Amino acid sequence: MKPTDSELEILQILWQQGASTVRTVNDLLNEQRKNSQTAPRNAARLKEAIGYTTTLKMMQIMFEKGMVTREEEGRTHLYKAAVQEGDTQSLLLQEFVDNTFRGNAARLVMQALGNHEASADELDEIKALIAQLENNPPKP
Amino acid sequence: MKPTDSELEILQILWQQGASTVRTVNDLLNEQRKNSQTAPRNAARLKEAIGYTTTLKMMQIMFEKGMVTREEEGRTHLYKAAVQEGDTQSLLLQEFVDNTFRGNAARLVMQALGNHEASADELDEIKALIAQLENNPPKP
DNA sequence: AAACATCTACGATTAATTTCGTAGATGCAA
DNA sequence: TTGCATCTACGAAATTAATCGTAGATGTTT
Repeated sequence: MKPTDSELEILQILWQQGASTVRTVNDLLNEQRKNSQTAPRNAARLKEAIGYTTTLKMMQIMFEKGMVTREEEGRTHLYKAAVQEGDTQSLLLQEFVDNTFRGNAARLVMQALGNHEASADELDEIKALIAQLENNPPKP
Repeated sequence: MKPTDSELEILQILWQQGASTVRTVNDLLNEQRKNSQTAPRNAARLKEAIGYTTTLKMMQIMFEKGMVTREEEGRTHLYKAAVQEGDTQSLLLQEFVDNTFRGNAARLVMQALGNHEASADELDEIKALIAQLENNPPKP
């Protein structure tokens, strides 16, 4: 299922950290907000720390949706992502290409390469993928 | 400014059609919804046509935000996009890469190339861009 | 001119998402 | 054992986005 923006923020942490308590997630979330220039959503709210029960509630909702699993660990719960990062990225990417680039993935790629730094190694990887696609075009 | 999903849908129409009345935009919006498989947002709502005053209201809001301009054309208004398609795409792409790919544009490119069809011509274009980036890396 | 269609303006409703306060349970420290 | 810290659960407020209904103005048709 498609995560909301807040849910995605939490999933990112779970993907990076592996199983985590609400406390850990909440701490990291606030850590991020302090540092990041590009506000997640609302620049005005950058200063405000997010409340513990807010994160708790979010994670409970995600649990109900089956987006995360959890297991009792003493008095607390240990949460894990129940969806894979790559799958979620594909899902969101599909939508994003459709909505923002009218389905034109090639234009998105051009724009992404143009706007963002990419190391020589990354460019090599991309070239390799293209070469492979040219030899072995995706089947219908 | 960052458009919402609905605003983006309207902007897409204005970018494609040029100056348009609310009526035109509303008609095209509903045309799209009937045809498109991939629901914009809510699959359940695909059948329901969007009301005229809904589109009107959206476009009035966009006008207040300065996202579109308009001029009287007889009894009605002719609306134009006040933001460029490429600029909006960059803006949204930046956010999307950050939120969904943790800023890793190369991975987004790989995923996009892997999941979506790209013609031989498009692949050539992309290769050309990469070659250019390699010779002429973006300045700091 | 009467009936009807179509526009804009705008308040209000609905819906989705995010945030938080409070209560009750449990652990820990003085 | 009393008091403080920390958890979960859960209802509900706050925020943001999207939708619509109604009113009033102005054309159009018959």
